[in-house]
Amino acid sequence: MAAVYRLVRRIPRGHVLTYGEIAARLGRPRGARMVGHAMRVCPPGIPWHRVVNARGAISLRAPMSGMVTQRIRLEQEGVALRAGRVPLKHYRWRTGSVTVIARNP
DNA sequence: GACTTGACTAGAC
DNA sequence: AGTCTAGCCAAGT
Repeated sequence: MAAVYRLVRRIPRGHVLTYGEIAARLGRPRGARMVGHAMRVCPPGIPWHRVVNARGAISLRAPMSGMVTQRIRLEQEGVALRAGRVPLKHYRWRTGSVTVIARNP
Protein backbone atom coordinates (compact mmCIF):
# COMPACT_ATOMS: atom_id res chain seq x y z
CA MET A 1 0.00 0.00 0.00
CA ALA A 2 2.46 2.60 1.16
CA ALA A 3 4.75 1.38 -1.57
CA VAL A 4 2.10 2.19 -4.12
CA TYR A 5 1.91 5.74 -2.88
CA ARG A 6 5.66 6.05 -2.83
CA LEU A 7 5.89 5.02 -6.44
CA VAL A 8 3.01 7.16 -7.61
CA ARG A 9 4.57 10.16 -5.94
CA ARG A 10 7.68 9.63 -8.05
CA ILE A 11 5.82 9.91 -11.33
CA PRO A 12 7.14 13.04 -12.98
CA ARG A 13 4.83 15.76 -14.06
CA GLY A 14 3.57 15.16 -17.56
CA HIS A 15 3.80 11.38 -17.37
CA VAL A 16 1.50 8.54 -16.44
CA LEU A 17 1.67 4.97 -15.22
CA THR A 18 -0.78 2.13 -15.48
CA TYR A 19 -2.26 0.19 -12.60
CA GLY A 20 -0.76 -3.00 -13.84
CA GLU A 21 2.66 -1.52 -14.26
CA ILE A 22 2.68 -0.11 -10.78
CA ALA A 23 1.60 -3.44 -9.39
CA ALA A 24 4.28 -5.21 -11.37
CA ARG A 25 6.91 -2.83 -10.07
CA LEU A 26 5.86 -3.69 -6.56
CA GLY A 27 6.26 -7.39 -7.21
CA ARG A 28 2.56 -8.05 -7.77
CA PRO A 29 2.10 -8.65 -11.48
CA ARG A 30 -1.59 -9.40 -10.98
CA GLY A 31 -2.25 -6.91 -8.24
CA ALA A 32 -3.57 -4.14 -10.40
CA ARG A 33 -6.83 -4.07 -8.51
CA MET A 34 -4.96 -3.46 -5.34
CA VAL A 35 -3.48 -0.35 -6.88
CA GLY A 36 -6.93 0.76 -7.86
CA HIS A 37 -8.09 0.35 -4.34
CA ALA A 38 -5.08 2.19 -3.06
CA MET A 39 -6.01 5.09 -5.27
CA ARG A 40 -9.59 5.07 -4.13
CA VAL A 41 -8.51 5.61 -0.56
CA CYS A 42 -5.53 7.70 -1.53
CA PRO A 43 -4.41 10.21 1.06
CA PRO A 44 -3.89 13.82 0.02
CA GLY A 45 -0.67 14.62 -1.71
CA ILE A 46 -0.81 11.70 -4.08
CA PRO A 47 -0.88 12.51 -7.79
CA TRP A 48 -3.47 9.81 -8.37
CA HIS A 49 -4.49 11.37 -11.66
CA ARG A 50 -1.24 10.13 -13.20
CA VAL A 51 -2.48 6.58 -12.91
CA VAL A 52 -4.57 5.18 -15.75
CA ASN A 53 -5.55 1.74 -16.94
CA ALA A 54 -3.62 -0.47 -19.34
CA ARG A 55 -5.05 1.25 -22.39
CA GLY A 56 -4.34 4.72 -21.17
CA ALA A 57 -7.97 5.40 -20.44
CA ILE A 58 -9.50 6.64 -17.23
CA SER A 59 -11.47 3.96 -15.46
CA LEU A 60 -12.94 5.60 -12.44
CA ARG A 61 -16.23 4.53 -10.98
CA ALA A 62 -17.40 8.10 -10.71
CA PRO A 63 -17.35 9.27 -14.31
CA MET A 64 -18.92 12.62 -13.72
CA SER A 65 -16.70 13.77 -10.93
CA GLY A 66 -13.33 12.11 -10.71
CA MET A 67 -13.02 11.37 -14.37
CA VAL A 68 -13.31 14.97 -15.42
CA THR A 69 -10.98 16.04 -12.68
CA GLN A 70 -8.38 13.54 -13.77
CA ARG A 71 -8.53 14.56 -17.40
CA ILE A 72 -8.28 18.23 -16.59
CA ARG A 73 -5.38 17.77 -14.24
CA LEU A 74 -3.54 15.66 -16.78
CA GLU A 75 -4.03 18.24 -19.47
CA GLN A 76 -2.75 20.90 -17.13
CA GLU A 77 0.41 18.89 -16.78
CA GLY A 78 0.88 18.63 -20.50
CA VAL A 79 -0.61 15.19 -21.05
CA ALA A 80 -2.83 15.41 -24.10
CA LEU A 81 -5.68 12.94 -24.24
CA ARG A 82 -6.68 11.52 -27.58
CA ALA A 83 -10.15 10.07 -27.93
CA GLY A 84 -10.42 9.91 -24.17
CA ARG A 85 -7.19 8.02 -23.81
CA VAL A 86 -3.61 8.89 -23.03
CA PRO A 87 -1.14 7.82 -25.73
CA LEU A 88 0.87 5.55 -23.47
CA LYS A 89 3.60 5.18 -26.07
CA HIS A 90 4.36 8.79 -25.49
CA TYR A 91 3.58 9.50 -21.89
CA ARG A 92 4.23 6.30 -20.01
CA TRP A 93 6.85 6.89 -17.39
CA ARG A 94 9.90 4.66 -17.60
CA THR A 95 11.35 4.27 -14.19
CA GLY A 96 15.04 4.76 -14.01
CA SER A 97 15.40 6.38 -17.35
CA VAL A 98 16.18 10.03 -17.76
CA THR A 99 13.11 12.08 -17.30
CA VAL A 100 12.12 13.43 -20.66
CA ILE A 101 9.83 16.26 -19.96
CA ALA A 102 6.77 16.48 -22.10
CA ARG A 103 5.85 20.06 -22.64
CA ASN A 104 2.84 21.76 -23.97
CA PRO A 105 3.02 22.31 -27.72
C1' DG B 1 -13.01 -13.89 10.33
C1' DA B 2 -15.45 -15.49 6.10
C1' DC B 3 -17.76 -13.17 2.13
C1' DT B 4 -18.32 -9.63 -1.17
C1' DT B 5 -16.72 -5.93 -3.89
C1' DG B 6 -13.81 -3.40 -6.71
C1' DA B 7 -9.85 3.22 -9.85
C1' DC B 8 -7.38 -4.01 -13.10
C1' DT B 9 -5.37 -7.17 -16.57
C1' DA B 10 -4.01 -10.95 -19.57
C1' DG B 11 -5.67 -14.64 -21.95
C1' DA B 12 -9.33 -17.50 -23.89
C1' DC B 13 -13.40 -17.83 -26.95
C1' DA C 1 -12.55 -7.38 -32.35
C1' DG C 2 -16.01 -7.63 -28.52
C1' DT C 3 -17.12 -10.45 -24.39
C1' DC C 4 -16.10 -13.78 -20.60
C1' DT C 5 -13.05 -15.87 -17.08
C1' DA C 6 -9.85 -16.34 -13.71
C1' DG C 7 -6.29 -14.49 -10.72
C1' DC C 8 -4.93 -10.80 -7.35
C1' DC C 9 -5.39 -8.50 -2.67
C1' DA C 10 -7.03 -4.58 0.44
C1' DA C 11 -11.33 -2.86 2.67
C1' DG C 12 -15.85 -2.91 3.95
C1' DT C 13 -19.88 -5.82 5.68
